[in-house]
Amino acid sequence: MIPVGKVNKTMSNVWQQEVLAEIKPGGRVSDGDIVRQVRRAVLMQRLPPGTRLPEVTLGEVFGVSRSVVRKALTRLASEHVVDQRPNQVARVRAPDVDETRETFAARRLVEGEVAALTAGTLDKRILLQIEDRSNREREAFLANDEAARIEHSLAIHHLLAEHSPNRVLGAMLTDLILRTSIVIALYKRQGLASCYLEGDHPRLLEHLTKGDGAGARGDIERHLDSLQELLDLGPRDSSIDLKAILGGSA
Amino acid sequence: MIPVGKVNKTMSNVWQQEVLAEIKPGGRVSDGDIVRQVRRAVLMQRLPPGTRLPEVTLGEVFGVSRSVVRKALTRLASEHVVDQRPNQVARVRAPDVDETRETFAARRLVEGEVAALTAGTLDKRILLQIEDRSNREREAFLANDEAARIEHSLAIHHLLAEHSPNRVLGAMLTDLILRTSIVIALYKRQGLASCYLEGDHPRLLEHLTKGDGAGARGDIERHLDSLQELLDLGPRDSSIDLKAILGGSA
DNA sequence: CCGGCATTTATTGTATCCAATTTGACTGGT
DNA sequence: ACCAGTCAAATTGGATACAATAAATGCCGG
Repeated sequence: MIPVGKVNKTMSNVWQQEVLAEIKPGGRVSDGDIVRQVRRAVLMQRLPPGTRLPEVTLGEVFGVSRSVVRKALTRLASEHVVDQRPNQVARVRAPDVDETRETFAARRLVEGEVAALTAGTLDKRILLQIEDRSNREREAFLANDEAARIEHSLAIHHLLAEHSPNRVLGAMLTDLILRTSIVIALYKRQGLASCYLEGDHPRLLEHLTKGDGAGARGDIERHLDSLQELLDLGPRDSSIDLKAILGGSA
Repeated sequence: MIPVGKVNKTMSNVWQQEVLAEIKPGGRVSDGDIVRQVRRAVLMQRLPPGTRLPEVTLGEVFGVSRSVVRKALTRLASEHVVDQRPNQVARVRAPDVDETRETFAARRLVEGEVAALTAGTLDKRILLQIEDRSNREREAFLANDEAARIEHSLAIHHLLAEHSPNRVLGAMLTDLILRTSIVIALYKRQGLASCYLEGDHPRLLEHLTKGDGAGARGDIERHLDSLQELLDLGPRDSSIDLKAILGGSA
């Protein structure tokens, strides 16, 4: 029997493994630091979905009191990284498959538009940064350095979001990149070494450089479609699933 | 001379005018209540952009301590309703014209997609609610009841967001509706009695009912374009403006 | 009259205390 | 074994006190 419904990591042991590097040499830790660290840890799957995040524990880890932690948790909740329910411990959020599909659809729409808008507007410096990341992504893939590969891939999309002429859409894209990254980590097919899609990013870069908005949009949409197909999102409709299971035993 | 740069309302007098109706008969006030009240007050322009929102003052108004207010302000900041900077009083946010255009463009994209996705999926109950709001919107317009008109108009778009099959896009739309409402209040052309666009909502309703996604998307896009044209967003490029002004005196 | 400087006030940042709630474990009965 | 009820521990919710910072005021010399 596989306990799939209830996730209930004990946590404490995880903390001791320095999941959250509280390196903060100079000044003291602010709520923003906690937000960044937790976000990163969730992204890197060092804090799996469902993980309990008690305020006191976080406070001890970062050497601050609950006040600061509480603000950080509120912000993380608004970023959809943690789930904060009244009178309950905050937990790392675990989006279900439906939300995963919807998140991908949203990102396809937004990032496609951003790419189309951005094409031809980036100055050389940014384009070089993207090219650099793209190269290093490929190298990391060949070297089997998954963490580095993810980091470079994320950086590319992040650059797009950051330099979108429409900053409102850019901010929305930043949020969506984070959320898709989380669900990719969650639902990546077992035994799949990596989610590297050869050539996608270089192709995008070319269209961005040439100012081909429609082409860039297409690149993004195909890229995200391919990415989503690497996930194991189970059956189309969860309600049918439920019916089938209950129907047998009734 | 018009002092357009610095906004610095004194506030205190405004509070006394019961800007925020702290009617809360039964239970005590939660941070969510404060969020709703402030959001509404901003929307209704009872709290103009730039208004200072000191934590203690809000606490007194709502009869709670700063802890609760703080959480509310953090949430309002994440909704882009207030501006929260370190060691400074929170203020009602005042988006500039550029952000206004970008917000409209973002909403056009997102709400268009939501309308297209939603068309044909709404059950009769929801469609009737939309029809009802549409009728009452028109009545309120004829009766010159601006507050009611806005309320009904908002409700229509809100229903769309709430019942979007894609809940991620729906939530994003909710945010964008709020933000556009704020900037509409801010930049509405002087001497314009209302932003009522006859026939737009009934037409949308028809396409939603018939399941014409492309039609619904078009309705939304045209509706938002018309709305934006009712605003006074000044010249296209602010940097050119600056140059012209400085050039004369140099 | 004005501009800089010190002081005072207003306001936020953080820690801590106590109450309220939830969670989990233990016990006793069936 | 199993279930319910009860109690203890863990945890959040809210208020308050104090420190740190920014804003406002007033003073004084030019």
